[in-house]
Amino acid sequence: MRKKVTLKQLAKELNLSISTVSKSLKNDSEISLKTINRVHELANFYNYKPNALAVSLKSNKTKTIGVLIPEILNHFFAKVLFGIEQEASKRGYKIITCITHESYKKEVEYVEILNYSSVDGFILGLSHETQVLNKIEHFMELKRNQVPMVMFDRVSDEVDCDKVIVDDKDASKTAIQYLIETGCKNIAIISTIFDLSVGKLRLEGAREVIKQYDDVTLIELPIDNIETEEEEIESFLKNNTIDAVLGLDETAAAIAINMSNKLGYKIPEEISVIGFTDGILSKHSYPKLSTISQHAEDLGARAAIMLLERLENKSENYITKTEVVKTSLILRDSTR
Amino acid sequence: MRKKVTLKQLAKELNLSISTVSKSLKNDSEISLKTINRVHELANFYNYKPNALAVSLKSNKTKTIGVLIPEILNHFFAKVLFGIEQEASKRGYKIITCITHESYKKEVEYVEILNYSSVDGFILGLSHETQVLNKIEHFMELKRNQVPMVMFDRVSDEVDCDKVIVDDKDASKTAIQYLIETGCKNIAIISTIFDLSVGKLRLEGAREVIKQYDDVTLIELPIDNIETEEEEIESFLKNNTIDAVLGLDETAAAIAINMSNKLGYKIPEEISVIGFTDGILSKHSYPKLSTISQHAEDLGARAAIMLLERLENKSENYITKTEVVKTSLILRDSTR
DNA sequence: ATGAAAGCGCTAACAA
DNA sequence: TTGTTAGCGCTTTCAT
Repeated sequence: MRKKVTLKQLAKELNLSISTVSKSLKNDSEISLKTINRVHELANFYNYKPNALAVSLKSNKTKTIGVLIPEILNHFFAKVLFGIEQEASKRGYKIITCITHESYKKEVEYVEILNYSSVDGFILGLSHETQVLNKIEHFMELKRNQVPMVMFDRVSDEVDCDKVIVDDKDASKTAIQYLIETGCKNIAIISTIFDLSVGKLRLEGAREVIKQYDDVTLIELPIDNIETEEEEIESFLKNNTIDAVLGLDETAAAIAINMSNKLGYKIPEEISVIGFTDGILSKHSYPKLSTISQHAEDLGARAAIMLLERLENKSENYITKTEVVKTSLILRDSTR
Repeated sequence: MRKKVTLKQLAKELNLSISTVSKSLKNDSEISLKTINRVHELANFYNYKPNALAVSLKSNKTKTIGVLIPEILNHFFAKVLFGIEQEASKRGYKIITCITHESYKKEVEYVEILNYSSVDGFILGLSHETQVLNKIEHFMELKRNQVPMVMFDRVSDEVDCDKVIVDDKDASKTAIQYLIETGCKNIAIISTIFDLSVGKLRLEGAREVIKQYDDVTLIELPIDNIETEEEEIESFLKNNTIDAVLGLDETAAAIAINMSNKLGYKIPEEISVIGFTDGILSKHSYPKLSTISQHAEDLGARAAIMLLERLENKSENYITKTEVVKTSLILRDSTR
């Protein structure tokens, strides 16, 4: 690799000391205007850029944040990542992206690697496995080292840190409420994530609403194996009389629509369907899926803002906060 | 942030010199076993990890690669990113992810920021805008600085660097051929990317095959405005007698299916549909979409391998190479 | 107005 | 076998 220009070289060529050059580039008032101009001129000529590594080493800041994402092929997380990236780059930060692929082990590894000075802080959603095992020692360690961190969506109550979450319980309440108001009485709730914090909350919300209605029933269909999801949903739809489906993730809802089509059930006349995550599947299903939007991009952006604010105003006794992103029910064609 | 343990502190506590400690940690043969053990013990006790920044500054290697992705909400790119990340992390590299959002300006910015020592090399797909404007000076600059880089999918012929591409022309030939063999005579080709290298190649391939058949026609529908894509495709389907659609991106194909459903055209009996990118939409459309898989994850992995090999065996006169990833036609339910 | 020097944390050639 | 020293590129304090 061709050597990059350094202060040293500029100094030599200008017959100045390194420190004078450094100050000149910052337009330090103690340097004469003439010198400042000379320095800038040569620096421009060589297209000088300070070595980021050296600056970081010196300042103990990297202007980089570590992002731990459970899964990139999931549209929700992709959108969050997008939101984070947008906001971070707007403020001059880079992001190092690590995909934990829902694995506890990878998560621990990444935290360790990044924590050694590659990164000023973390934004992360817990991996599925971490949440199920509830092993959070690696985050406690970050906490002890006072590394700024923001958890989003998949959070742990046991780690006291900044968080951005979605009002999941409210969201499913709204959805169920809507289904009931439009005349549905036998509602199925399908999920691959009943064991995640967010899944539990959504289920809770649904149950709470149903309890208020004597004539409405809730049937729960947990999917353990993604591989057979489609078959399970198909046979479920065939063997149960239901008039509504709430899918706790986008895929479950999309499959419900497709299988209804396959079985000849009319949507939304015979079965209403609502999903979570306003992703690409919702927009391109037929009929178009009514869905709970978690405003993933916004969520990501807010997580980034939260972290950056913290990074830029370091205080000793920081008090942790949790922001809640309001969801909205987007009505399209899969509901009455 | 709590101070991290440094060699200096270990040295002090052990009454050794910094260099002895450094060597001990590397199990250098010139250090006595006894000392080595003492050092390791204390290092473990403090959970010592070398400061990555300092190591990088010294070694001029960051073990980090910069990835420029045009668009993260596109499933193809998400999969490529996933492939890159997997492979990189397997080999102990981190990735800094930059989403150019199809913008030339952002692309230039990112290249500049990353090039100043944050990154050992680049993996990138050109942004839409860059490809249309054909402004590649920023990459020529990298090239001049001999920064290792691998372009994938959206590449520029004018930059001499490693590349991983897809056999786009062949892919659409295969698709068209299949449609013809299954009896289709009036084939529509729909695309939002006719102005991209890959789009052009796919179109070319289609035309070449069609030319061989007197009784088969090709109708081209370019979509300029994503916003109105659905309406355009719907009215196109209504106003043209066609019996097959090749969508050059996944969305176009998915929309074609949905609009056919809407208009009451039977798939695949009346209209066959083939898409590109074996993404989430293809698996969850109804009927399921037959599609060209570009093996995006594999593509990403190969790009990563290519870059890492180059990074780890630096040679003076490196000869650039281009790998082609073979596509495959995955037949599902939208074709006869 | 300019420069010398120390130091961020680490490595490695050289000395002892 | 262990230690001294210089240096990666930069910032900053303290001379001059």
